[in-house]
Amino acid sequence: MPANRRPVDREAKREEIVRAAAAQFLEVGFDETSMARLSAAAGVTTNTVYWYFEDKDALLVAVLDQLLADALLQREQVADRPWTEQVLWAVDRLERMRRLVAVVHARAATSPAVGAWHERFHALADDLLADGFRDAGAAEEDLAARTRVGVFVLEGLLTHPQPEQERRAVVELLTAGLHR
Amino acid sequence: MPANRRPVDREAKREEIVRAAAAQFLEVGFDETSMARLSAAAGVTTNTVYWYFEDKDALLVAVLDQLLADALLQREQVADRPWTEQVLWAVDRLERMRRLVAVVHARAATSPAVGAWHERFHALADDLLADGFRDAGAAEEDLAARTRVGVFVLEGLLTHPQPEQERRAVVELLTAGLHR
DNA sequence: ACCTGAACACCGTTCAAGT
DNA sequence: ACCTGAACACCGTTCAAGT
Repeated sequence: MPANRRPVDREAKREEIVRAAAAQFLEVGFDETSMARLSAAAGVTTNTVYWYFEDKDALLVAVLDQLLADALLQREQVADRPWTEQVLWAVDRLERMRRLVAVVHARAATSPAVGAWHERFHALADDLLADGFRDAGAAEEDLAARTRVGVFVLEGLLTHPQPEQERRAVVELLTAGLHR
Repeated sequence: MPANRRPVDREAKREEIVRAAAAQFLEVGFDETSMARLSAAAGVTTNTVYWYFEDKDALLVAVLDQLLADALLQREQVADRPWTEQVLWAVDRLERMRRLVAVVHARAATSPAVGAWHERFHALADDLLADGFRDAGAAEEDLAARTRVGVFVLEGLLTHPQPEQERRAVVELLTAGLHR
Protein backbone atom coordinates (compact mmCIF):
# COMPACT_ATOMS: atom_id res chain seq x y z
CA MET A 1 0.00 0.00 0.00
CA PRO A 2 1.22 3.56 -0.74
CA ALA A 3 2.94 5.32 2.13
CA ASN A 4 0.72 8.37 1.75
CA ARG A 5 -2.58 6.58 2.15
CA ARG A 6 -2.39 5.55 5.80
CA PRO A 7 -2.25 9.08 7.27
CA VAL A 8 -5.66 9.82 5.81
CA ASP A 9 -7.25 6.83 7.54
CA ARG A 10 -5.40 7.65 10.69
CA GLU A 11 -6.75 11.19 10.74
CA ALA A 12 -10.27 9.97 10.05
CA LYS A 13 -10.21 7.41 12.85
CA ARG A 14 -8.67 9.86 15.26
CA GLU A 15 -11.44 12.32 14.48
CA GLU A 16 -14.09 9.66 15.03
CA ILE A 17 -12.74 9.01 18.49
CA VAL A 18 -12.58 12.74 19.28
CA ARG A 19 -16.14 13.23 18.05
CA ALA A 20 -17.40 10.34 20.20
CA ALA A 21 -15.43 11.63 23.19
CA ALA A 22 -16.79 15.17 22.75
CA ALA A 23 -20.37 13.90 22.73
CA GLN A 24 -19.81 11.81 25.86
CA PHE A 25 -17.89 14.50 27.76
CA LEU A 26 -20.55 17.13 27.04
CA GLU A 27 -23.59 14.95 27.73
CA VAL A 28 -22.35 12.57 30.42
CA GLY A 29 -19.38 14.44 31.89
CA PHE A 30 -15.62 13.86 31.83
CA ASP A 31 -15.28 12.03 35.14
CA GLU A 32 -18.46 10.11 34.48
CA THR A 33 -17.34 8.83 31.07
CA SER A 34 -15.15 5.77 31.48
CA MET A 35 -12.62 4.87 28.82
CA ALA A 36 -14.61 1.65 28.34
CA ARG A 37 -17.84 3.53 27.63
CA LEU A 38 -16.09 6.04 25.41
CA SER A 39 -14.34 3.35 23.40
CA ALA A 40 -17.59 1.48 22.89
CA ALA A 41 -19.27 4.69 21.67
CA ALA A 42 -16.43 5.17 19.18
CA GLY A 43 -16.66 1.53 18.08
CA VAL A 44 -13.13 0.54 19.12
CA THR A 45 -11.44 -1.32 21.97
CA THR A 46 -10.21 0.54 25.02
CA ASN A 47 -6.55 0.11 24.17
CA THR A 48 -7.06 1.34 20.62
CA VAL A 49 -7.82 4.76 22.09
CA TYR A 50 -4.42 4.59 23.76
CA TRP A 51 -2.82 4.04 20.38
CA TYR A 52 -4.11 7.45 19.29
CA PHE A 53 -3.95 9.38 22.56
CA GLU A 54 -1.44 9.27 25.37
CA ASP A 55 -4.07 9.35 28.13
CA LYS A 56 -7.52 10.60 29.01
CA ASP A 57 -6.23 14.17 29.50
CA ALA A 58 -4.71 14.20 26.00
CA LEU A 59 -8.08 13.15 24.66
CA LEU A 60 -9.69 15.97 26.60
CA VAL A 61 -7.29 18.47 25.01
CA ALA A 62 -8.12 17.11 21.54
CA VAL A 63 -11.83 17.54 22.30
CA LEU A 64 -11.27 21.10 23.52
CA ASP A 65 -9.27 21.99 20.41
CA GLN A 66 -12.02 20.69 18.17
CA LEU A 67 -14.81 22.54 20.02
CA LEU A 68 -12.78 25.75 20.03
CA ALA A 69 -12.02 25.53 16.31
CA ASP A 70 -15.75 25.06 15.60
CA ALA A 71 -16.63 28.07 17.74
CA LEU A 72 -14.02 30.33 16.11
CA LEU A 73 -15.27 29.35 12.68
CA GLN A 74 -18.86 30.22 13.54
CA ARG A 75 -17.76 33.48 15.14
CA GLU A 76 -16.86 34.99 11.77
CA GLN A 77 -20.54 35.14 10.90
CA VAL A 78 -21.32 37.66 13.68
CA ALA A 79 -18.10 39.72 13.41
CA ASP A 80 -19.98 42.81 12.17
CA ARG A 81 -22.65 42.99 14.88
CA PRO A 82 -22.39 45.48 17.78
CA TRP A 83 -19.87 44.51 20.47
CA THR A 84 -22.45 43.79 23.19
CA GLU A 85 -24.31 41.47 20.83
CA GLN A 86 -21.12 39.65 19.90
CA VAL A 87 -20.32 38.96 23.56
CA LEU A 88 -23.85 37.72 24.22
CA TRP A 89 -23.62 35.51 21.16
CA ALA A 90 -20.36 34.03 22.44
CA VAL A 91 -21.87 33.25 25.85
CA ASP A 92 -24.83 31.58 24.19
CA ARG A 93 -22.61 29.55 21.90
CA LEU A 94 -20.13 28.53 24.58
CA GLU A 95 -22.78 27.52 27.09
CA ARG A 96 -22.83 24.04 25.56
CA MET A 97 -19.28 23.63 26.82
CA ARG A 98 -20.27 24.56 30.37
CA ARG A 99 -19.44 21.24 32.01
CA LEU A 100 -16.01 21.21 30.42
CA VAL A 101 -15.03 24.62 31.82
CA ALA A 102 -15.06 23.28 35.36
CA VAL A 103 -13.26 20.13 34.25
CA VAL A 104 -10.49 22.15 32.58
CA HIS A 105 -9.99 24.20 35.74
CA ALA A 106 -9.84 21.09 37.89
CA ARG A 107 -7.53 19.07 35.60
CA ALA A 108 -5.26 22.04 34.82
CA ALA A 109 -3.86 21.82 38.35
CA THR A 110 -2.75 18.22 37.78
CA SER A 111 -2.24 17.65 34.06
CA PRO A 112 0.46 19.74 32.31
CA ALA A 113 -1.27 19.15 28.96
CA VAL A 114 -4.59 20.54 30.18
CA GLY A 115 -2.76 23.33 32.02
CA ALA A 116 -1.02 24.37 28.80
CA TRP A 117 -4.30 24.32 26.87
CA HIS A 118 -5.92 26.47 29.55
CA GLU A 119 -3.17 29.09 29.22
CA ARG A 120 -3.37 29.09 25.43
CA PHE A 121 -7.12 29.54 25.65
CA HIS A 122 -6.85 32.52 27.97
CA ALA A 123 -4.21 34.17 25.78
CA LEU A 124 -6.61 33.86 22.85
CA ALA A 125 -9.64 35.05 24.85
CA ASP A 126 -7.65 38.05 26.13
CA ASP A 127 -6.64 39.02 22.59
CA LEU A 128 -10.17 38.72 21.23
CA LEU A 129 -11.73 40.67 24.09
CA ALA A 130 -9.04 43.38 24.09
CA ASP A 131 -9.52 43.93 20.35
CA GLY A 132 -13.27 44.12 20.85
CA PHE A 133 -13.05 46.62 23.70
CA ARG A 134 -10.55 48.75 21.79
CA ASP A 135 -12.79 48.85 18.71
CA ALA A 136 -15.75 49.72 20.92
CA GLY A 137 -13.83 52.74 22.20
CA ALA A 138 -12.46 51.68 25.58
CA ALA A 139 -9.72 53.91 27.01
CA GLU A 140 -6.29 52.42 26.42
CA GLU A 141 -5.25 52.83 30.06
CA ASP A 142 -7.84 50.54 31.58
CA LEU A 143 -8.01 48.16 28.63
CA ALA A 144 -6.07 45.43 30.43
CA ALA A 145 -8.23 45.47 33.56
CA ARG A 146 -11.41 45.71 31.51
CA THR A 147 -10.32 42.72 29.45
CA ARG A 148 -9.53 40.67 32.53
CA VAL A 149 -12.91 41.51 34.05
CA GLY A 150 -14.50 40.63 30.72
CA VAL A 151 -12.90 37.18 30.66
CA PHE A 152 -13.87 36.48 34.27
CA VAL A 153 -17.46 37.54 33.67
CA LEU A 154 -17.66 35.45 30.53
CA GLU A 155 -16.47 32.43 32.46
CA GLY A 156 -18.86 33.23 35.27
CA LEU A 157 -21.81 33.44 32.89
CA LEU A 158 -20.78 30.09 31.43
CA THR A 159 -20.51 28.25 34.70
CA HIS A 160 -23.44 29.97 36.45
CA PRO A 161 -26.20 30.24 33.85
CA GLN A 162 -28.43 33.29 34.26
CA PRO A 163 -31.82 34.18 32.81
CA GLU A 164 -31.52 36.08 29.53
CA GLN A 165 -32.40 39.39 31.18
CA GLU A 166 -29.78 39.22 33.96
CA ARG A 167 -27.22 38.07 31.46
CA ARG A 168 -27.85 41.11 29.30
CA ALA A 169 -27.70 43.47 32.27
CA VAL A 170 -24.32 42.08 33.26
CA VAL A 171 -22.84 42.36 29.78
CA GLU A 172 -24.22 45.89 29.40
CA LEU A 173 -22.61 46.91 32.67
CA LEU A 174 -19.35 45.60 31.23
CA THR A 175 -19.63 47.65 28.07
CA ALA A 176 -21.08 50.74 29.76
CA GLY A 177 -19.65 54.06 28.62
CA LEU A 178 -18.34 52.70 25.32
CA HIS A 179 -19.51 54.38 22.13
CA ARG A 180 -20.78 51.28 20.34
CA MET B 1 -21.37 5.22 80.23
CA PRO B 2 -23.62 8.29 80.34
CA ALA B 3 -25.74 8.84 77.26
CA ASN B 4 -24.57 12.43 76.93
CA ARG B 5 -20.86 11.66 76.74
CA ARG B 6 -20.62 9.89 73.40
CA PRO B 7 -21.78 12.84 71.26
CA VAL B 8 -18.76 14.86 72.39
CA ASP B 9 -16.35 12.13 71.28
CA ARG B 10 -18.26 11.73 68.08
CA GLU B 11 -18.02 15.42 67.25
CA ALA B 12 -14.31 15.43 68.07
CA LYS B 13 -13.54 12.46 65.86
CA ARG B 14 -15.65 13.81 63.06
CA GLU B 15 -13.75 17.06 63.23
CA GLU B 16 -10.41 15.26 63.16
CA ILE B 17 -11.42 13.56 59.94
CA VAL B 18 -12.63 16.83 58.43
CA ARG B 19 -9.40 18.57 59.43
CA ALA B 20 -7.28 15.82 57.85
CA ALA B 21 -9.45 15.84 54.73
CA ALA B 22 -9.20 19.63 54.41
CA ALA B 23 -5.40 19.50 54.56
CA GLN B 24 -5.23 16.74 51.94
CA PHE B 25 -7.80 18.31 49.61
CA LEU B 26 -6.04 21.70 49.69
CA GLU B 27 -2.48 20.39 49.35
CA VAL B 28 -2.90 17.25 47.25
CA GLY B 29 -6.23 17.84 45.53
CA PHE B 30 -9.66 16.23 45.82
CA ASP B 31 -9.36 13.72 42.96
CA GLU B 32 -5.77 13.00 43.90
CA THR B 33 -6.58 12.18 47.53
CA SER B 34 -7.78 8.59 47.81
CA MET B 35 -10.01 7.56 50.68
CA ALA B 36 -7.18 5.22 51.74
CA ARG B 37 -4.66 8.07 51.95
CA LEU B 38 -7.13 10.35 53.66
CA SER B 39 -8.08 7.74 56.25
CA ALA B 40 -4.43 7.05 57.01
CA ALA B 41 -3.80 10.78 57.50
CA ALA B 42 -6.72 10.90 59.94
CA GLY B 43 -5.49 7.79 61.73
CA VAL B 44 -8.53 5.63 61.03
CA THR B 45 -9.54 2.84 58.68
CA THR B 46 -11.18 3.59 55.35
CA ASN B 47 -14.57 2.28 56.39
CA THR B 48 -14.54 4.29 59.60
CA VAL B 49 -14.76 7.41 57.45
CA TYR B 50 -17.92 5.93 55.95
CA TRP B 51 -19.38 5.63 59.42
CA TYR B 52 -19.18 9.43 59.76
CA PHE B 53 -19.79 10.52 56.17
CA GLU B 54 -22.09 9.12 53.52
CA ASP B 55 -19.52 9.40 50.74
CA LYS B 56 -16.55 11.41 49.50
CA ASP B 57 -18.79 14.26 48.33
CA ALA B 58 -20.37 14.56 51.79
CA LEU B 59 -16.88 14.82 53.22
CA LEU B 60 -16.10 17.55 50.69
CA VAL B 61 -19.17 19.49 51.81
CA ALA B 62 -18.08 19.18 55.46
CA VAL B 63 -14.63 20.50 54.52
CA LEU B 64 -16.17 23.43 52.61
CA ASP B 65 -18.43 24.31 55.54
CA GLN B 66 -15.48 24.36 57.90
CA LEU B 67 -13.30 26.52 55.63
CA LEU B 68 -16.17 28.93 55.03
CA ALA B 69 -16.93 29.25 58.75
CA ASP B 70 -13.27 30.04 59.41
CA ALA B 71 -13.22 32.67 56.68
CA LEU B 72 -16.42 34.36 57.90
CA LEU B 73 -15.04 34.51 61.42
CA GLN B 74 -11.82 36.19 60.29
CA ARG B 75 -13.78 38.59 58.10
CA GLU B 76 -15.18 40.41 61.10
CA GLN B 77 -11.73 41.80 61.80
CA VAL B 78 -11.63 43.80 58.54
CA ALA B 79 -15.29 44.85 58.48
CA ASP B 80 -14.44 48.53 59.02
CA ARG B 81 -11.85 48.92 56.26
CA PRO B 82 -12.72 50.59 52.92
CA TRP B 83 -14.78 48.43 50.58
CA THR B 84 -12.02 47.94 47.98
CA GLU B 85 -9.64 46.79 50.70
CA GLN B 86 -12.19 44.35 52.07
CA VAL B 87 -12.65 42.75 48.67
CA LEU B 88 -8.88 42.47 48.17
CA TRP B 89 -8.56 40.93 51.63
CA ALA B 90 -11.22 38.37 50.76
CA VAL B 91 -9.45 37.39 47.54
CA ASP B 92 -6.19 37.01 49.42
CA ARG B 93 -7.82 34.94 52.13
CA LEU B 94 -9.80 32.72 49.78
CA GLU B 95 -6.91 32.02 47.45
CA ARG B 96 -5.89 29.10 49.66
CA MET B 97 -9.13 27.45 48.63
CA ARG B 98 -8.36 27.86 44.93
CA ARG B 99 -8.15 24.19 44.03
CA LEU B 100 -11.46 23.50 45.70
CA VAL B 101 -13.33 26.12 43.68
CA ALA B 102 -12.78 24.16 40.47
CA VAL B 103 -13.65 20.92 42.26
CA VAL B 104 -16.93 22.35 43.57
CA HIS B 105 -17.91 23.48 40.08
CA ALA B 106 -17.07 20.08 38.61
CA ARG B 107 -18.76 18.01 41.33
CA ALA B 108 -21.82 20.28 41.55
CA ALA B 109 -22.97 18.94 38.19
CA THR B 110 -23.02 15.37 39.51
CA SER B 111 -23.45 15.45 43.28
CA PRO B 112 -26.70 16.96 44.63
CA ALA B 113 -25.00 17.59 47.99
CA VAL B 114 -22.19 19.62 46.42
CA GLY B 115 -24.67 21.31 44.10
CA ALA B 116 -26.74 22.45 47.08
CA TRP B 117 -23.65 23.75 48.89
CA HIS B 118 -22.64 25.68 45.79
CA GLU B 119 -26.05 27.38 45.64
CA ARG B 120 -25.98 28.22 49.33
CA PHE B 121 -22.51 29.69 48.94
CA HIS B 122 -23.56 31.94 46.07
CA ALA B 123 -26.62 33.16 47.94
CA LEU B 124 -24.32 34.15 50.81
CA ALA B 125 -21.71 35.74 48.53
CA ASP B 126 -24.44 37.69 46.71
CA ASP B 127 -25.79 39.04 50.01
CA LEU B 128 -22.37 40.06 51.30
CA LEU B 129 -21.36 41.76 48.06
CA ALA B 130 -24.71 43.51 47.58
CA ASP B 131 -24.51 44.91 51.13
CA GLY B 132 -20.97 46.08 50.48
CA PHE B 133 -21.81 47.78 47.19
CA ARG B 134 -24.87 49.44 48.70
CA ASP B 135 -22.87 50.79 51.62
CA ALA B 136 -20.21 52.00 49.20
CA GLY B 137 -22.86 54.02 47.40
CA ALA B 138 -23.76 51.97 44.34
CA ALA B 139 -26.98 52.98 42.57
CA GLU B 140 -29.86 50.69 43.55
CA GLU B 141 -30.89 50.04 39.93
CA ASP B 142 -27.67 48.34 38.83
CA LEU B 143 -26.92 46.76 42.20
CA ALA B 144 -27.93 43.28 41.05
CA ALA B 145 -25.78 43.31 37.93
CA ARG B 146 -22.86 44.86 39.80
CA THR B 147 -23.12 42.15 42.46
CA ARG B 148 -23.19 39.40 39.86
CA VAL B 149 -20.15 40.86 38.12
CA GLY B 150 -18.48 41.15 41.51
CA VAL B 151 -19.00 37.49 42.32
CA PHE B 152 -17.78 36.38 38.90
CA VAL B 153 -14.67 38.55 39.16
CA LEU B 154 -13.95 37.25 42.65
CA GLU B 155 -14.16 33.70 41.40
CA GLY B 156 -12.03 34.57 38.40
CA LEU B 157 -9.33 36.09 40.62
CA LEU B 158 -9.40 32.97 42.75
CA THR B 159 -9.03 30.49 39.93
CA HIS B 160 -6.68 32.59 37.78
CA PRO B 161 -4.19 34.17 40.16
CA GLN B 162 -2.92 37.60 39.08
CA PRO B 163 0.03 39.70 40.22
CA GLU B 164 -0.91 42.06 43.07
CA GLN B 165 -0.95 45.08 40.74
CA GLU B 166 -3.34 43.60 38.14
CA ARG B 167 -5.53 42.27 40.90
CA ARG B 168 -5.88 45.75 42.39
CA ALA B 169 -6.59 47.33 38.99
CA VAL B 170 -9.40 44.84 38.42
CA VAL B 171 -11.01 45.39 41.82
CA GLU B 172 -10.73 49.17 41.43
CA LEU B 173 -12.47 48.99 38.06
CA LEU B 174 -15.27 47.13 39.86
CA THR B 175 -15.67 49.76 42.53
CA ALA B 176 -15.13 52.72 40.18
CA GLY B 177 -17.49 55.64 40.71
CA LEU B 178 -18.45 54.67 44.26
CA HIS B 179 -17.93 57.23 47.02
CA ARG B 180 -15.86 55.05 49.34
C1' DA C 1 1.50 0.54 11.87
C1' DC C 2 -2.42 -0.78 14.02
C1' DC C 3 -5.30 -3.48 17.05
C1' DT C 4 -6.57 -6.91 20.66
C1' DG C 5 -7.28 -10.05 25.12
C1' DA C 6 -5.91 -10.23 29.23
C1' DA C 7 -3.94 -8.43 32.97
C1' DC C 8 -2.25 -4.55 36.32
C1' DA C 9 -2.62 -1.67 40.43
C1' DC C 10 -5.91 1.16 42.33
C1' DC C 11 -10.31 3.41 43.17
C1' DG C 12 -14.76 4.44 46.08
C1' DT C 13 -17.86 1.78 48.54
C1' DT C 14 -20.14 -2.22 51.09
C1' DC C 15 -20.92 -5.96 54.22
C1' DA C 16 -20.64 -9.40 57.67
C1' DA C 17 -18.47 -9.80 61.85
C1' DG C 18 -16.59 -8.12 66.01
C1' DT C 19 -16.68 -5.08 70.54
C1' DA D 1 -22.76 2.83 68.59
C1' DC D 2 -18.57 2.30 66.63
C1' DC D 3 -14.90 0.04 64.14
C1' DT D 4 -12.59 -3.53 61.28
C1' DG D 5 -10.85 -7.18 57.52
C1' DA D 6 -12.00 -8.57 53.56
C1' DA D 7 -14.27 -8.25 49.58
C1' DC D 8 -16.97 -5.80 45.56
C1' DA D 9 -17.29 -3.84 40.93
C1' DC D 10 -14.93 -0.60 38.42
C1' DC D 11 -11.33 2.61 37.01
C1' DG D 12 -7.31 4.29 33.81
C1' DT D 13 -3.49 2.21 31.87
C1' DT D 14 -0.06 -1.37 30.10
C1' DC D 15 1.88 -5.27 27.79
C1' DA D 16 2.75 -9.28 25.13
C1' DA D 17 0.94 -11.15 21.15
C1' DG D 18 -1.23 -10.97 16.77
C1' DT D 19 -1.90 -9.03 11.71
